[in-house]
Amino acid sequence: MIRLICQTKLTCIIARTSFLQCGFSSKAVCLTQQSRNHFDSPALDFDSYEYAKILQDCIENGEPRRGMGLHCEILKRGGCLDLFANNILLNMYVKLELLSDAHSLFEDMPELNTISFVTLIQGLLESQRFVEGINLFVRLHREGRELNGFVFTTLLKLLVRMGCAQLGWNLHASIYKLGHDANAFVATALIDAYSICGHIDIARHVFDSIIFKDMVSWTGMITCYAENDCFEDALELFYQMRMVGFKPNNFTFASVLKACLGLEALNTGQSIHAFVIKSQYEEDQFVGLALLDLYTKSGDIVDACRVFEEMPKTDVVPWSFMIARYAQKDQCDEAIGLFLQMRQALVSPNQFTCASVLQACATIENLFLGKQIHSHIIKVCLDSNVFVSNALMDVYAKCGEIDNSMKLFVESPNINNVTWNTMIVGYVQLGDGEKALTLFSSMLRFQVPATEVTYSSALRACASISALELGLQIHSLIVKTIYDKDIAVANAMIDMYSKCGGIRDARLVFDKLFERDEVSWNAMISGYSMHGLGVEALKVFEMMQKTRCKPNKLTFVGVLSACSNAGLLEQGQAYFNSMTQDYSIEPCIEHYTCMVGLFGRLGHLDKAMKLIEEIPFEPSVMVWRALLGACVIHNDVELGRKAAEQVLEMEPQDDATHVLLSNLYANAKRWNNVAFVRKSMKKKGVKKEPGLSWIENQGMVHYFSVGDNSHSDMKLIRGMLEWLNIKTWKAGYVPNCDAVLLQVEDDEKERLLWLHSERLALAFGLIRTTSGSPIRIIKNLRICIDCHAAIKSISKIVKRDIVVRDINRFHNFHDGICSCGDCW
DNA sequence: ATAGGGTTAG
Repeated sequence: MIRLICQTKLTCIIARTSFLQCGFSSKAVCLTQQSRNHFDSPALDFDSYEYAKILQDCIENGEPRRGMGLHCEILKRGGCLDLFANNILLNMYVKLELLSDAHSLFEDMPELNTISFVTLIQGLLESQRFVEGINLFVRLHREGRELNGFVFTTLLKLLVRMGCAQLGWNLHASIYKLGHDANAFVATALIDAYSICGHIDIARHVFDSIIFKDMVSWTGMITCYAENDCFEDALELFYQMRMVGFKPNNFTFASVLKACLGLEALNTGQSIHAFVIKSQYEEDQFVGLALLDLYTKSGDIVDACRVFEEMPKTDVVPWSFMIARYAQKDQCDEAIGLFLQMRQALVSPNQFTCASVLQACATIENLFLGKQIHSHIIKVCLDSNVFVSNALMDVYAKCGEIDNSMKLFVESPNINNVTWNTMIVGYVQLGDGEKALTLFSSMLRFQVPATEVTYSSALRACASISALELGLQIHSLIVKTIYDKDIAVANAMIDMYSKCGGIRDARLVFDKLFERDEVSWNAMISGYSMHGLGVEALKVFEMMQKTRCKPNKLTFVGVLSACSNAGLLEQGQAYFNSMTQDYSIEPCIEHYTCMVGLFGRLGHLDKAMKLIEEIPFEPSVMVWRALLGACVIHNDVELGRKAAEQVLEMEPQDDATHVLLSNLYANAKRWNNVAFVRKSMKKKGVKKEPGLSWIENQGMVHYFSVGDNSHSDMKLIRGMLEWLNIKTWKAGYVPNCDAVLLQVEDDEKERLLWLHSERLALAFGLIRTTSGSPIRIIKNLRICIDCHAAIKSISKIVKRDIVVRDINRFHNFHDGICSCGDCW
């Protein structure tokens, strides 16, 4: 250490020069101040170069305040810095992001050069003040300053950051003319601009013209290939780069790993991983994320977890990444667990973390955690983020609190088309097709761009309320968009047409499909099944087996229900066995339910009961309800009562079961039992869901309930019913008064039968539609047995096709016959 | 002597 026993000014200057050279600028300043006090001589002031050195030192040591203090002192002393020192000072302000200071210094500088301009442009670029940056370049150009490579690299970066990478093309000619294209820095910036525009070949041309390629330019070209899906080229170039002797860095590794992911080359990725470890980049965040991306997308969760464990986790990004991946892969418990771990590690979640963990909450319907996160979101003001608020709406919708979703939807400051979709999907899943369609039409009115999600959900809504006319309108909208070719939309369309009674149109859409996935096949099979067209359903299933699409659980639900709805016993049994033997699909409760229904409706109640006993797990209400339905058809009171007891033990409030049981007793004329069931319903507070039938006419839906007087056309409807009563009676139809479960006189029962909701809807349809056209009615419950008989007769009398969709399936009445074959 | 190039999650 040199101590301050300064005898002369000369020794002082020598000492501080040594300090400066060794990087101890603060000591040099200190020494100077002391000696200045001692000798009181201006000769001891720093010169411009020395000031520059000190400022540089301040920047490098991260001591901005000292640098600023020095600048103040220089100004106070009336000192003057030269261009070189001023440029360093300018750079200091830029690095400190003190743009206004940098700007005023720039304007005050007596002399400027290209370096001054480039430095300030760089500062403007970093603080997103792009237009000012461009203006400064224009000034530089106009003043005829030197256009060196630095100018072009900075300018190219500016354009890329502005999102105007394609303008880089305009600079290329000047760059070429001035010979800067051989410069690795300029060329790499050009490669990046071309990469963003997808001009891979030009980028490669630029790369090839670099005389001295460095590691960054190799990496830039590799990244260009990786970003533009030329994964093989990326790996090939990586290989060449190593041959030439360059060591990859973290950027290189990140891009090469992306290429491995693109090629689904897990093995290559693993060897790159080993290379990463050898090069000691395993703690780098970008490399780590690329590895996580590769492993999670390849389904290698063990290696993904290992990489994650090794990564430094002070930053929110790796946490968010893993939580998002878990949530996307429906591993919601893992996502939530990781979120809790992250909180324990005192890392605070950002908008991405919140959106992902909320997605997980929505999937597993964890409203409790969802609400906790909601309050956190409000606390940290993330609720204005559209991704976060969309995810929140989804949580409330999936957890059955759609009113809360609606509240958020109305109040959110930022919404987009995904927000609309979330709400529409929410209502569709809740079964409220009308609300979903109302939202859909508002969305169109507000000109919010619809997506495949919008269209498929709107079609699902139509399917749920059987709104064929609306469905047709939406179809014609879709034809005008690019979503015409979307498979999910087409599948929803197949479903819509079949659920709205247009099974032929469903088939038409199905036949026109360019490619079909499992969902398409399943939709077509269940469509035929609903219409009782079992043979057609099985034909489609046979077709499916000839394709690469593998039948899944749902396919067999469709196939077996088709057999059940069409009463195809042998085929049903064969497919049930084949499912386990040939496809290794374990039968689940839905499959058993179909089989019980199949045995049951054909009168093999013993076989149905035997199958139930063979179920290797606890049979659900669905199975027992199917058995009960069969017992009602075949008047097996004892077994029916047993089935009903099972259902009511699990779901004491189930109204449909009470009604079926009461029907069963009424068929057997056991009025005491009927009364008992009624009484117990009253005691338990069980209310029969009111029967409702509806019919669509000229875009309007008309609803009818039993004995409904409210419709404006009621006089005409009454007249029509009176006429039908006489006509059907003459045609041999005898009212089945057992279908009326009240203990009243038969005259009264007959009168009540003619007021059933499906008949009111039918009469309205006959009045308001052109003769000969088909009539479509939807009912929210099972069609009544007597209405079924009456409508068969009516279809012959009025020579009309009448389609009734009840809760289970379609009944297609034509010339006195129903497609269900009287078994449903 | 002072200015410049390439990546991240929903």
